Amino acid sequence: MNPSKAGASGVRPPRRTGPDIKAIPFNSSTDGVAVSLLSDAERHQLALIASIAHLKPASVLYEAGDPAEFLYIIIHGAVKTVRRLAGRKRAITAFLFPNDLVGLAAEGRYINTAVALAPLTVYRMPVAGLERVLLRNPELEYHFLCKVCHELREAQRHAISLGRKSAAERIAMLLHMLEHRQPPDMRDGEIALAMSRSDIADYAALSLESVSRTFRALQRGRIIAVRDKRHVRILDRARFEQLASTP
Amino acid sequence: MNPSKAGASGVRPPRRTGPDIKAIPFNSSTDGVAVSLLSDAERHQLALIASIAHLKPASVLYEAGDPAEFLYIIIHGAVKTVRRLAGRKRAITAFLFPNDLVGLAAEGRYINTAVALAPLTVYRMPVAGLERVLLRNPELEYHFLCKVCHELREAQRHAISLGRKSAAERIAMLLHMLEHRQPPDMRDGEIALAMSRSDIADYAALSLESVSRTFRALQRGRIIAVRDKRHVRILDRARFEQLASTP
DNA sequence: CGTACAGTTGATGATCATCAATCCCTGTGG
DNA sequence: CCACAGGGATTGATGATCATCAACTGTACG
Repeated sequence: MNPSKAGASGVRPPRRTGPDIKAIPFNSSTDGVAVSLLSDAERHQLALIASIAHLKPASVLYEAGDPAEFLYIIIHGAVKTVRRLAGRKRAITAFLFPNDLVGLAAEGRYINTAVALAPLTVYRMPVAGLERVLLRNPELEYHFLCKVCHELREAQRHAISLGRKSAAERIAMLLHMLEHRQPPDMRDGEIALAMSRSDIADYAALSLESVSRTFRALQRGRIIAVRDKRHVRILDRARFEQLASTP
Repeated sequence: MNPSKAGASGVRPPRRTGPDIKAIPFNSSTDGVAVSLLSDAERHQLALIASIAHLKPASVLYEAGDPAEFLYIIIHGAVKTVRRLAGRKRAITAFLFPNDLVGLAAEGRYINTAVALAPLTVYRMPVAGLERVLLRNPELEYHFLCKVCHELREAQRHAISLGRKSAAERIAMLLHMLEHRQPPDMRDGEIALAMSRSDIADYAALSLESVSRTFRALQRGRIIAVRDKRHVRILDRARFEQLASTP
């Protein structure tokens, strides 16, 4: 029970945002939009043990090494999961968005630190209760399984990106992911960046300076336009997609 | 029951190799040894739909893009999962060992190609039947969930390795993983490499040449001894662990 | 109006990829 | 038995990419 600064206010289910996917085992759509949305019945089950918490940007959901007492589902906002490396280096293993699962543990402890990137609303579920609920609701558990599979694929994509792609390609892939995962408050086709350049560097395994230079290079190539440090627009869709293409 | 080419020789459970872990939600041990081993009852449930297949080294379990009809659990042997990248480059997303799950799909299709590295024995489960079984056996499903969580953490570790570690550290981390995951037929503390240098290169996101040079450098530093291309021994445990340390 | 922090830009160097030549091992056929 | 072919692996030389160090700019905030 890590109260932190965010008050866990009552139990109120989030609004329904889309249809379920059930038929295809361990499946998920590529962009994660329609993944792991819960049925009303499933939400009701979770509501029995979950509370809703609101957190301010930069607040910490949990710290690496803490006993893993809660699992979170993002309702609104964005989260980064950070790991400290040797010599004050940091790695961001994932950016997470609405409907994503946060707080997977190993040996009862969190393996990284989760930090809110924006005003955040989450379901907060004690793991002990969650295990009981899952074991009584195989379909709900199946949704969790699908969700974790999706995060696994995302992590593999990330690994390929870091290992085999150039700086420009990594940045393009990140922008591509953000474009597809962030809720459409990007009017006019603009991509809103919830994170700092430094966070981008830690995610893409680049130096801060390289991120900066890469953004500039993409601008000079007329591939993107950077209106403001937090707002990017795609100018040359074809070349952008080619850079961001996963294969 | 899908006989297929590999003789589905009746339903015969693999020998028990360790105790289950149940109490800790979404948990797994670090080295994966005691992860996702099934109880007799659970194995019995899986046996209703699974067949056992034997495959020769270098044979293909499935190809990327194929409809995902089966999920596999490795009983004996090792598997690599390969993805083709642009320009005849390849990436190996994972090496998988006994008790690992192979064949997670996206949108009903496999996203990479799975190839046997050694004589291989697998459980082979049609996904349609598997979904039914899982929905009726929440505890079994929970084991699958834990297993996928473990693979997720492994993928994240891999991503950090590729993004932030030197060639020597990547190789050391791979050797470290092999040492902990491969069954103890490495007598005398030797690590048996089931894969070629080329596979190591594709896993570590290095060139073939860099892998070679890195092995040599580790030898010259008296950190490892390479008896044969497939057998390595740790000479300086302290420095080895330091290189391989995850942080 | 300065202090602080995030970001940009430039110069230099380390790491690793690439190209190319050679070696080693295994199997094959004379 | 030997020679040879072919793939895997090694070694060396050169170059590209990106990290690092350092200086500087902008912007928010006291």
